[in-house]
Amino acid sequence: MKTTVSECPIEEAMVLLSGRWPTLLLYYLKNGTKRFGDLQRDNPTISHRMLALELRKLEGAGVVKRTAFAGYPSHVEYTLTAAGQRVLPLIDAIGAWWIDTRASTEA
Amino acid sequence: MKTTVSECPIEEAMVLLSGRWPTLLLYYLKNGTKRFGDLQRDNPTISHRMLALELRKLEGAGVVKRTAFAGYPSHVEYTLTAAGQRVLPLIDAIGAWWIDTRASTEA
DNA sequence: CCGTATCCATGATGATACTG
DNA sequence: CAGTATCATCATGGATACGG
Repeated sequence: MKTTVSECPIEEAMVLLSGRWPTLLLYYLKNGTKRFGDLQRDNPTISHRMLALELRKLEGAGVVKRTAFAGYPSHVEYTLTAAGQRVLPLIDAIGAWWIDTRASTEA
Repeated sequence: MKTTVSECPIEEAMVLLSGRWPTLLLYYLKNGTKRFGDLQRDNPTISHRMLALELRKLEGAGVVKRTAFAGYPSHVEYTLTAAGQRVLPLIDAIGAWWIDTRASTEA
């Protein structure tokens, strides 16, 4: 029955960042503004549909900012918000932890 | 076609910790050893099957340690490894970030 | 008590096509 | 170019039952 509603900030944050794309997209946005098509080229394996969905999710969470420009063909830019920039080092820390863990666990 | 194989430590770590249960389980193990049945009671909404799968995943990643005791009925204990303990503060940081972000994004 | 296999319902995702 | 809707497919996860 889906249970849902976590109320736990950790769970909410992990759900937001879970999956293959969110962290990747944040990283591609790290160095500045990107257009929808740029992100599509940067992530050749994400589908057009999923890219749109993930971006909307991140936008809704206040992690990325979406700016649409009038005109035709249309032109939309995505950029990290302050919150988005603040989370990058935290994700890096997780990555560093894993490198360390993986090394000592030994494969 | 699933694409798969990340090679990126961040992606690997996020995949490991993604979803509803991994972080929750780590937290229930925070204060010491727990038996399978304990974790089941702590997480009434996780299915028997998923609990077993998630624990095996975490065990395989070297984040939790599994200890089986001989005898019948069987008796198994789970505890955090050093790596598991090291990741908790990082997850906390993500949680704190989200509390902050959620507050300023305003709902 | 713990673990796994099976079966089945549901959700997630890619492909495609259409609109502004 | 960016976004959305529709459809088909596949993976995920719950329920259940059985085995050690």
